[in-house]
Amino acid sequence: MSVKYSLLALLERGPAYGYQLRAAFESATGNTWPLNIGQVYTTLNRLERDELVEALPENDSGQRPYRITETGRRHLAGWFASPVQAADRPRDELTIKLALAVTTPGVDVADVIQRQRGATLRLLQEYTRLKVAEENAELAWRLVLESMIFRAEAEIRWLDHTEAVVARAELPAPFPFAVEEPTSADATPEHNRTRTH
Amino acid sequence: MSVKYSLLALLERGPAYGYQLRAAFESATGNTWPLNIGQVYTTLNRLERDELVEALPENDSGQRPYRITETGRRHLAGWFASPVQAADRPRDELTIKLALAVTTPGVDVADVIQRQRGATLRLLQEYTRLKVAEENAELAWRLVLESMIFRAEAEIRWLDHTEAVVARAELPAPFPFAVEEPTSADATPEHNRTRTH
DNA sequence: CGACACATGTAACACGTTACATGATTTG
DNA sequence: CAAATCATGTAACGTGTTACATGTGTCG
Repeated sequence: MSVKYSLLALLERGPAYGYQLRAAFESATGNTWPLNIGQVYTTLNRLERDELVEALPENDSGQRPYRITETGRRHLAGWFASPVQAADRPRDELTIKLALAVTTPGVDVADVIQRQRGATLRLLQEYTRLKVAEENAELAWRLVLESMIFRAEAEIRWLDHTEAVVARAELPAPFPFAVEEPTSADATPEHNRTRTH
Repeated sequence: MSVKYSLLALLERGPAYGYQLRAAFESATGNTWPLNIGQVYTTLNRLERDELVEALPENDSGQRPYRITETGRRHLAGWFASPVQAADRPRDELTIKLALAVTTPGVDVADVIQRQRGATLRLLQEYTRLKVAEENAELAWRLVLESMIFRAEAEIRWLDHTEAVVARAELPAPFPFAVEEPTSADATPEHNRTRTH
């Protein structure tokens, strides 16, 4: 759905052709999510079929620009007006991987967590570096970057939390009065930890 | 990829047939991500074609169980050993929506943010409620739930942050000495805010 | 008996990626 | 001129969803 509505949103600025739309999308998201040009054309075809956009006559340079229709404008407004729901979100690969890791024989969960934390930490450092470098970049791209930073931080917090939970779960419950860690106590950022493990 | 490797992981516990695999997957993820039964069968067919699983003879009850192969075991181990990279992650619909909202004419960004915060806040409350209710549930499902909580919290922090950034950006830069908010100063949880807007 | 859960499958379609084909224009 | 960029498209395939078809077993 993202690409479909993204193209509509970009066309709301004014008519544009496929190649321009890809450039505009990648510029707005700072190349975080490269957009395949083939997909742009097939999506534009579907949008035209559904009458959300209309093709304008091919111009002198052989470009085929599209214009958003009134119907398209309504669909786009609906997209902006309706929040992203839980059901809209794709399955999260990392969450599934760890959830299955704890019940798959022969898997060293601590090791899986450690590798992932390394990768995510490197990612977070790269994002942080970019944030400094791109302080005056487009607003849209800065928002995307900050979103990536918040997500990466949350992921590291979850990994740290999960590591503790799993370590505790592997001990065969010493006695019924389990030590309960206060909720979100481990939400404190503690990134600068290298973990030689 | 998630489904393919999830089925391999579940088969690593022992042979199972399609219907069982779906039940096991949904039980491990606490129905967070329902798994279409049709997809289970088509994925099993592809896995069999690629020799990552092998079909066992149909039993008396008309069930067709599958067993993971050595090749399948290697692929699965590779999945667990390699971290989820930035490039593996799908485009994030909410991030894209807000990034495009700020440059699409006629869009009230503050309104979009406010609606999304409402939806995510309700989600977070539901997850928190579940966390209390399911304290003794399967470890895998508890991990999934906590992952959802960490993500929802991060999303709300990002929405709050973005709201502030956008509000500031809409002012036509009063004078060059811009007031710089300290990084992550707004990372403080402030969920219990109803915002009549 | 009728409804429901169990169980396997197929068809059609949307969305996404990779790769290929083709041609015009620009630039070193 | 050669290579890169601009520009449009198609084919094949993987992944995911919805809907349909079909049959067995169980339970009220």
